[in-house]
Amino acid sequence: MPASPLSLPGQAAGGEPRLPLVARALPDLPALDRELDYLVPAELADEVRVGAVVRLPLQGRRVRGWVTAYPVAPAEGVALRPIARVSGWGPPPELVELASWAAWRWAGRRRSLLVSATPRAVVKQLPAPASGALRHLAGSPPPAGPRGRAARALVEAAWQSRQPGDRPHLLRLPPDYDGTELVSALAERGPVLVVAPSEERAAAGAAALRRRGWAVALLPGDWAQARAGADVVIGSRGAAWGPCPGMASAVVLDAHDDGLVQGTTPCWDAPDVVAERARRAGAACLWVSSCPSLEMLAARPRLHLPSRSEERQGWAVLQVVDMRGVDPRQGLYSEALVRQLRGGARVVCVLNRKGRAALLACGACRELARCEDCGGAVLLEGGRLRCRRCGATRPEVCAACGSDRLAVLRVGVSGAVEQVGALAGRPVGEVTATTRELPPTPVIVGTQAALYRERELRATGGVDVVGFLDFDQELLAPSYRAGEQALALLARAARVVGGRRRGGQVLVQTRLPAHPVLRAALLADPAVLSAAEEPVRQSLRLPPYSSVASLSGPGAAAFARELARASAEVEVKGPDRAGRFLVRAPGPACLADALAATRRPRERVRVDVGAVWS
DNA sequence: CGGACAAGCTGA
DNA sequence: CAGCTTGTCCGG
Repeated sequence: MPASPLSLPGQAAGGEPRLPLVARALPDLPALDRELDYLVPAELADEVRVGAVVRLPLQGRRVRGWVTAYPVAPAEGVALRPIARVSGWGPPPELVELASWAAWRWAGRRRSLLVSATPRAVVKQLPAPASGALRHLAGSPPPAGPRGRAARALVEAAWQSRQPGDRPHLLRLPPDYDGTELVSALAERGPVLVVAPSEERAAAGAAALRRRGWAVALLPGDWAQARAGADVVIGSRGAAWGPCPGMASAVVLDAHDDGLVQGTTPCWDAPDVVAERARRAGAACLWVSSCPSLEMLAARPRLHLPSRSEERQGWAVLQVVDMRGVDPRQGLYSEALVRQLRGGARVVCVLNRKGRAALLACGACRELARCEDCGGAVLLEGGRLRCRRCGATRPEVCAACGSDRLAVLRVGVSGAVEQVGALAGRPVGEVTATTRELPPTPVIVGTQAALYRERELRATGGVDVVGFLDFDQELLAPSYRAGEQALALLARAARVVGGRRRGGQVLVQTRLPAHPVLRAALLADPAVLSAAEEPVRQSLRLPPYSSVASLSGPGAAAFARELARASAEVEVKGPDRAGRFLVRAPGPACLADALAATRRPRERVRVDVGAVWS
């Protein structure tokens, strides 16, 4: 940090008369995306630094903010007020800069990015840096199993081939790879930043790495330790913005996982943030994925592959049940599935539809049950009909004829629990995203949320079989990423059952048994899917052959019009049924430039760069 | 975000 | 026309 104001450009040499010390700061206000200049009182001069969290006087009150530049030549013609106080430590300068880049890249404001890079509670003082110098006290690490050896070998290869200013390295490891061994191999080479796809995975990883003797800072809780220095800084998506002094490498685990994309604007994604961050820091960036997306491959990463047999061993045995040959009266339950349900295996059934019934028709007049307000399909939940689109609820009666005899055309998770219970003759538990405690039952029926409860599933006896009751719903989902997401679901299932090595089985019920997603999973080769998807994306000019953003909110139409007028390179479509507009540009930089250059209307616009839209 | 200030609505 | 609500502006 520059200690003297004498280096200021435009300041009189000789130091007389002394000019006031001025810092530029960004107030932490959602609607104010503007830096303001403040005087730095002499007693705060040593504490103020870029990234520091400060209290700023603003229109008679005090608000939180961040120092973004210091010292600066003061803006002219404004009466500057002094910074009230320095609250504590905040993001290091390189993350303040990265926030500016990300605000451009995802067409959002810096504030939310800086919030991600700031500790939850005020940090007044930093602890001493921690390192695993005492690692020998932990005893010798367990010998690496085959999963660990494969991970180590690829880390080795990536590390050997790294170059300054490198592209990311993509390690294609099978779903059951050993993350602890992989991160350990990196930590031996200097501080490593780890982004895990969920908090659960981050916490489990932190615990395992600590047992190996590494000094681990688990975010967001251990922010101060991370800022001070540690061997491993680990956390979920937000860790992409975690401090990691001296970072030698940065790794994103399960880089294909949807949980790595921020849901609120700016909708940044951890793999891209980490890649840019590592590039700027001269550190190695490693994306680890069992099923890399075409978008990841389009970044032209250095690819590191395990042997074919290694990769095969890490995927589960896949049983594809062709539902075209199944009597429709059997509904969602093939004989193969029923055999598993009645056997002694622990089974998790996945059905991505909530409620008791996801599609109903009137038993009397045959009319489809729809929402009276918006016309959307309604599902049966808690004894009432609820619209999935607008959320309106009404009693379980036909809107057309008033009959209360509604027939279930398509069952949801709660309905499937009843049916599976009857078929299995064993206790069945239900798991959705809102389920608190995992039922310890031998059979579980749930949405895909059930597959994210890895640790609890293992603690309650592990899982032998994952069965997808209606996989066509995944394969035919109305999104260009449906195929990749479906394969990611199979990878997650493979992880839960532990892969071939542990005898893990995944059963898929489908009417599309030859779909490339299923061929890829059968062969344990994600490239099979990439090869099938590529020509489709190319001919339809979908990502990665273009970059897209969606515009929504009251100002979307005005902004869309302005964009179309101002830029010849971007193409604007819409509105769709939900009133959103789609913006398409040849590449991410072109898209970001066009969005940044176009004046926003007065009304609110939500810009979702990288939005998945059919 | 939240205070300041202006414009619009209501009631005696 | 005071007294209140609602909307728009703007910040160092």
